[in-house]
Amino acid sequence: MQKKYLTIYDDLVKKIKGKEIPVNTMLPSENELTVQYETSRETIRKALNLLSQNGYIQKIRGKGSIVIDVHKFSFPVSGIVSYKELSKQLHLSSKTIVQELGFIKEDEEIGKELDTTLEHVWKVIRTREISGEKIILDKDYFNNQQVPILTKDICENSIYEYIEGQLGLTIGFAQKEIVVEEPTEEDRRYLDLEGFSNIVVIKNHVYLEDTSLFQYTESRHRPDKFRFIDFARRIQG
Amino acid sequence: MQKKYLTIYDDLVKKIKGKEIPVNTMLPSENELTVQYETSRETIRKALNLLSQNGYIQKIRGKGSIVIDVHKFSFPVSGIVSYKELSKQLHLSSKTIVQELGFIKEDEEIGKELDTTLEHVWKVIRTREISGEKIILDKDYFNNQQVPILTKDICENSIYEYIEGQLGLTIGFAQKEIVVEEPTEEDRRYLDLEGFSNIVVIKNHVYLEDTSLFQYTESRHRPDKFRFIDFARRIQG
DNA sequence: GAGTGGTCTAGACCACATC
DNA sequence: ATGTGGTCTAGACCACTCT
Repeated sequence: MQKKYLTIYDDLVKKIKGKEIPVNTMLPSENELTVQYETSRETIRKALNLLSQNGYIQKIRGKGSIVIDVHKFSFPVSGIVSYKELSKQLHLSSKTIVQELGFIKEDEEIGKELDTTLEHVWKVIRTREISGEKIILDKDYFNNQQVPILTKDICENSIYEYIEGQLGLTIGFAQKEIVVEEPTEEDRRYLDLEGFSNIVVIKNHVYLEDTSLFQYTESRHRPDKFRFIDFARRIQG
Repeated sequence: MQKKYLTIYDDLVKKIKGKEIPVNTMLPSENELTVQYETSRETIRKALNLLSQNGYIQKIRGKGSIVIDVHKFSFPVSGIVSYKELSKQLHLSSKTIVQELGFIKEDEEIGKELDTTLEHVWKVIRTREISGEKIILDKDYFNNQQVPILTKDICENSIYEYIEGQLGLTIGFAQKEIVVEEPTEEDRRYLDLEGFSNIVVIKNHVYLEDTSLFQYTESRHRPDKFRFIDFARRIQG
């Protein structure tokens, strides 16, 4: 049995995306929805809060909930966190080339950040090619206790689906940092940098549900193809 | 009377920041907190969900809520939306210089995006100087129906505090976009760009509670001083 | 005054972790 | 078996908007 508030959320998203409930119109009131879905008001409110957090509606006290259209903008690298979402976005018409796959050498700093008790840390370097140009350099580091096996084949498809699907690991939270750096020798070797003198770096720390650091990722983008969109709600109260 | 779940949230944040509840320790259980704060469990859960969303704790089913330390990293330009937060961050040891203040000319595109029925749209250009260098160029556009008066003095201090405090407007949500562009003539005139050939642009659309677009802001940063941090939780379920 | 969303309660059952 | 967080209920009162 699916969670009730999620089925209601999914149903409303479907109706909004299918224009059954058009942008700039009001949703039925919370009391009306409790009747339609035969549930309690708090459950309806959980569904509506999800819609609000994800940018589908704006709730207005005393009036109702209005459908907004922030979603008409695409979300290339948004405030994600599901691996499935991430992989969907990264694989939009892009070709992946595995450049390196193995364990890190002992002198690399990242080994200290990931769990210190382990002997080996996976290191994967991949380039993303979009319409014939190598635009993105992805460097992934995994704890090999949680990810025992990693093949070139897995890396060419989706590491994320493998981790969530095959390994069944659950992500707790992630912290992302965006900075601009000068290209390294490695960037110049693996990317079609042309004349660009800067590179946009997205550093991502991924933690498991038990709060242990599980993965560190650097996604290095050519600046002309980089775009980040973020949707934020006002602080509660 | 302050909302109960907010006072509980504030109290727990204070205790976490004051190390009274140290990082990597468990919070009291939800049932215990209902006794401590003399309230219902759902109210406690609202407070804990806020803590979780803001990166203070990680909830683990069957075990409890653990205090995490994502907040040890500073949040220079995070996924905020309160004007007070924004202004606090922007004014950290920075000097503000108002370069231009007036109404836009008719040919500027932004006039179409903001409400079309109005005759005038405020345009403010300011530079932020940090340790003697002009690093950030802020271009703000306001609807003059909601912001009738704007002086150089207000702009030099905090426009945001003026809007929330004096005008009493309530922000609904915001959409932020980050891209990298080549510097314009304006950038070169107002900023200490030295040799940099790229500029990081944060485009911000701010909407009021009634979903009308109220402000558009471009914050143009020299790439070497730019840093963006984002904290994200996993999708519910 | 009627209708809306925001907060709060007291209780219930469930899934999961631990011992 | 006990304790934890996750979901759900049925009802209450409040602040706000609109007519």
